[in-house]
Amino acid sequence: MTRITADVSFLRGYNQALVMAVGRRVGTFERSTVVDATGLTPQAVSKVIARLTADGLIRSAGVRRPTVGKPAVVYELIPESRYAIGAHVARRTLRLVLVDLAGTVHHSAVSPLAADFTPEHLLHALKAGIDAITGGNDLRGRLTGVGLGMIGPLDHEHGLVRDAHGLRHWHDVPLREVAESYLGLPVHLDKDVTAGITAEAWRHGGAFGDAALIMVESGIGGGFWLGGAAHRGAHTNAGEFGHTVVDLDGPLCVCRRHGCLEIVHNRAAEAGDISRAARVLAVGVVNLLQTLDLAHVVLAGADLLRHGDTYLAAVERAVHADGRRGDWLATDVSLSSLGADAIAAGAAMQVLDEHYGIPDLAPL
Amino acid sequence: MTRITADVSFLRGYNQALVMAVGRRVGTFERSTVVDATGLTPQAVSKVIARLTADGLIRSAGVRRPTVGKPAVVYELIPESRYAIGAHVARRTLRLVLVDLAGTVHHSAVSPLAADFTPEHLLHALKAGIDAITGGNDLRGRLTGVGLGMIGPLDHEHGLVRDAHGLRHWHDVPLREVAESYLGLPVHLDKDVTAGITAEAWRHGGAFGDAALIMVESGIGGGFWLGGAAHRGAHTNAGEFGHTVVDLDGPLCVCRRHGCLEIVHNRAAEAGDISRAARVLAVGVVNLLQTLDLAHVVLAGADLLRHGDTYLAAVERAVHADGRRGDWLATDVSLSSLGADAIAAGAAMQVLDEHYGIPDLAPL
DNA sequence: AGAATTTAGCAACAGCGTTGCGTAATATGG
DNA sequence: CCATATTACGCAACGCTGTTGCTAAATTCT
Repeated sequence: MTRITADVSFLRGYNQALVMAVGRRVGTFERSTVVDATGLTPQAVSKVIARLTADGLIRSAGVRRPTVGKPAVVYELIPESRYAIGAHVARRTLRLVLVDLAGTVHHSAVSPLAADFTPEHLLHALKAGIDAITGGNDLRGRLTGVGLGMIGPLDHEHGLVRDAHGLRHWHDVPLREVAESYLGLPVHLDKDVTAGITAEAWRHGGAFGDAALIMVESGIGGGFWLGGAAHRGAHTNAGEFGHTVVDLDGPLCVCRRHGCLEIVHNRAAEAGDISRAARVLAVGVVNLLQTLDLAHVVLAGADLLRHGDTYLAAVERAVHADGRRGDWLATDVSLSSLGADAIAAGAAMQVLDEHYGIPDLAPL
Repeated sequence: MTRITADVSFLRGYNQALVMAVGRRVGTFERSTVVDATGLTPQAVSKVIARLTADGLIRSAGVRRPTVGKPAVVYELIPESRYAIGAHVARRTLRLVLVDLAGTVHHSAVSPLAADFTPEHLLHALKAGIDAITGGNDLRGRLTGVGLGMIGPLDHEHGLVRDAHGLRHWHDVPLREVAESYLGLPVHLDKDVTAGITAEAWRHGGAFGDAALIMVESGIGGGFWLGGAAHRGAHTNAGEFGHTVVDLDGPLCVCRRHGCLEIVHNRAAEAGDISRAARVLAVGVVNLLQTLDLAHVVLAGADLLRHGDTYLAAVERAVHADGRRGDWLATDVSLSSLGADAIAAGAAMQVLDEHYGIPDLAPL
């Protein structure tokens, strides 16, 4: 949630979100934990904790007995106090997950989508899937909304699918609005890769440095987390990482340029040379590091995870070996901790993040 | 200036900075201008204006007579109320500028630096240059500080020069601290390219979308403005844009990879084929757009500006022609509006930005 | 001259984090 | 067993923010 002006209600939301982030990150915490992590005064933390307790978002979980003195009350997030549903809308499948406030995935289900499915098809499938998930659980008042992670291009700000790659029937569809009225729940629409990186950041609960999620799944894309927030770019079109040229005289790509990372990678992969494909991707990842100086690189996507170890090894090798990188330039590389659920789970967490994440102040 | 927790003093600084940004952007403004731009209530704007007037940062400049009703008081920034000095520390030259609160460059001077100059040499040159600039003007109490824009790698957070490329005597030099005590002024240390993009953003006074500054000057680097703030990366090492591979089988670069943008570009330039060099750079710029989706691309650097029109044409052509970019994907390309002063002026504006810019809330 | 319109600001207010200080709960030492 | 030191916690007063309600001022139009 972004806004321009700052008033006292912003203070409240912001500092509450700080405490929630601490809770998400450490499991259990006490007043002094929050004081140390945030710099708030103890009294201020007490007030915030009182509000969060009243809202049913955190609860006390016993006491800690120090060596001397009055025991400290230990608190914890109540994971089951809020949920969100996340959807990963791919070209042929719809994956739905139920995620709780702590970022834990409770249900995960995949259903097929017809080739060239229409917006109506998608809405029906969403409705059916959500009913199936929520039917067994009583989530009255605790379901925050639905997040959709989808192929671009789209317009995040207006909730509009502009022209999804490889899908007919998807030109300038106001999907957020339509889905909200059809499902009766708040809907958040974003690119799949952006949802994916949000999952990693949300679960870390703040203190997550600049990061990228690299996704290989019938195409290569990147999602970015920069300066404590998702980076979507000026037109929600950031992340077309597969269409960066790495071979000036390479083969012609569908994007009309020569030697894009995606086509060079795919040629190698189609020839069965996964090792070379991974090395090509690794060149692209190091390019990203040189440009953006990231603290984390997360690898994801069905096509990549099928050979996860090969890709991970190639990228780690390139990151640590190339480019005279001193030991002060640490970057950790990992496979997505959520595996195939990463995108859908991230979409759900974006909804939670809107309500319980650290609010942004929109640039003027 | 970054901080973690938000209190009422943050509100004050933040909303004051919003008003200052409006003033910097539009020249003259009145209360309703700010109300429309920020969403603050008229009464809140009045209070902010009263504080800024008391601080001597803005003044009234007559009235505007509407068609009917009481005339509105017109305000304007007082450019001469605050100044900052900016320095562009290059391998062989030191450029110093004096910049006012509105971002106007008042003095500009270049002095040579000895090959392999030491930190002491630089401090002496800085001191002498600053004295020369401030000697003629009485800036008592109005000089905010000194900004240094410099070659990396360096550590912005700690004000440390790690290992400046191509300079001996510059390993782990705590330049900010040393310069502050030697000059008796607050010092801000940052990479040259980051300073450069800050200049563009500051002069626009907020409402400046995601942008990059591409600098070609004995090397190729990039400075980034993302989400309303400079992007420095996890270790202040973002912007090594010249060392992204664009030709997998290209010549070996000093960074030990093959076919970096910088070496491919430089080979063409050294062969006298500026047109090809520009086209190579343009490929890199489009790579950036695909990755980050920028609203502005600014071209700068002595080597580039020497053939500014050629580069501008090549980049514009590539940006608008390549990659099926629909008309909704607008990106404007321009040469640096400050020319050779861009880096030094930007370094000065970073100092002003720390005091009068929109404050950041540091990620937890 | 009087009505309508627009701008400006005073005064009271709610809500935020902060500060000062008193109180509760525990371990330790005599 | 009891006094003391130590740690945790919260009430109450405070300063400050932007907001709200209302009044006053300055101008044009009728």
